[in-house]
Amino acid sequence: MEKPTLPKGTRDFGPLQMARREYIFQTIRSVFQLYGFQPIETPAMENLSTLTGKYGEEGDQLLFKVLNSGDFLKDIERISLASIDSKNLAPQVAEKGLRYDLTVPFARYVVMNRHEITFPFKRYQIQPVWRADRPQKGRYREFYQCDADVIGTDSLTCEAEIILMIKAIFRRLGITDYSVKLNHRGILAGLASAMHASGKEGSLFVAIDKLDKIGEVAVRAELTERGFDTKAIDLLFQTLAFKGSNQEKLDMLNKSFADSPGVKDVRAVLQLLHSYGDNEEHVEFDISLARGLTYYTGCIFEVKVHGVAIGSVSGGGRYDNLTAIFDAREKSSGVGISFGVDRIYDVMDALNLFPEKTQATSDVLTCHLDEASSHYAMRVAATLRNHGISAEVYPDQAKLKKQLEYADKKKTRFVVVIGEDEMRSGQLTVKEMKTGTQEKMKLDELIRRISDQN
RNA sequence: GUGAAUGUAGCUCAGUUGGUUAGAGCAUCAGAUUGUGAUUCUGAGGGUCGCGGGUUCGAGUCCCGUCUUUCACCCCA
Repeated sequence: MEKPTLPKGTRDFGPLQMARREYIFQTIRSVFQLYGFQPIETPAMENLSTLTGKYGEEGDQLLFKVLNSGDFLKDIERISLASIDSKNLAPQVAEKGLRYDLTVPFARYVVMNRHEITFPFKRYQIQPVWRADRPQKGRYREFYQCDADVIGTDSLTCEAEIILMIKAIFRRLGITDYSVKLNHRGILAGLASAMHASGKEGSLFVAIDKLDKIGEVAVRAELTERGFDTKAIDLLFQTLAFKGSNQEKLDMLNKSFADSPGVKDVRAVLQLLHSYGDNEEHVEFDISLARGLTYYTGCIFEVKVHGVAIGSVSGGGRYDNLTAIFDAREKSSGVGISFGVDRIYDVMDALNLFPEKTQATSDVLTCHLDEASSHYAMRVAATLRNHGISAEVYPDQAKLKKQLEYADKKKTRFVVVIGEDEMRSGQLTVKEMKTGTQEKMKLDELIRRISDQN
């Protein structure tokens, strides 16, 4: 028999990892709820027609397609099979695909359920997504996203609240050294038009986005190769090279490009932050932030944790036309943020930020020495459970040594040893595993002590 | 999708120019200790050297293919 393996880029999660993942999920979920977002879920599979064309050419290639059920070649002319290539065959044999993100299914959901939705609609969604990417560090083929989106309002308070949520989540997770990068597609568009590059925004944005990774020289080379003239490139770097506070950058842009809507929006978002009693700590207006996803139209965000070599752990932005793709009459503006749990996990692991208590376990193991005491142990465990204390009975007749080893490995807090003496006197032998101290006490006393600590 | 590296016990890794029966630490199991874990001592089990083919008298070692993982590109959480 061959050893079983996992599909490339997928992973199992053991109890320790799950405890830590749950900790992240809970933290994010509680903050989302604190800001009035409501949960929804959508299917793992969508119709391919829903997914294709929403993420750019590259994105389409990364979609996992699901082979049609039954005889999927039935309706294809056999003659054409000989000449057809896989690119043209795919849409004929696969009409479903695994979701690539949570935003597009959400837009689909909004269009399909608009009569039941109260706008502005604030939803959050925590589910896995799949991308047929080549895996590497911090990049998986199956990973969880935690999205919060507001749809049906173009108020910039949403942008401000998104930043507040990011800060709240990272504060609760204990991540302190990070920055929320903020930019606006309108500013990038203004830059593009100043460079006389309208129509070539795509390649321009992609090149700009790489600036902090490959450096100015390489970006210049790439832009030259893509047909931008030196004068335009100089103008670009003159703008990007500007160092200063968020305000100073905005003022600089104002002088160079007049008061564009993008600049106004960013200024307003930053001001709103102060209206909420918060500040611009961790928030960095970054003109070089571009982001690839094609559907963004307004503010865009990205979160980078410093000191860890991993991509962005969170990203999002405003999209004005996403629902219109599914229904032309539907023109609701939306804005959202997505947290990548798997990358946040990697970051926290690398920075050693997981609290010790995330290991889930039981409070008490009742150990027994023979048949009679095992029944007594069951009653003890049942009583403890009735008081909300998690308790286990060691299932087999085994040496005490073995039972204690089990408790040790599971990091059980207390062990109750039950033998003839304990049954006769009702004085249970209670051992605290961490300290190794042991004392005799009645069950009531044990319940009181643990309840006090919990 | 393009280019490169990697794979030896459950884990981390040794293994010389191709040469006898592939090793270590940790982990596991058993005993020392028939009512006491995490510390100590003794012993034991555990391998298709990723998989398939080739070269050779002989391959963990060299060659080809393939899969996995990792890295860079592309893109992204």
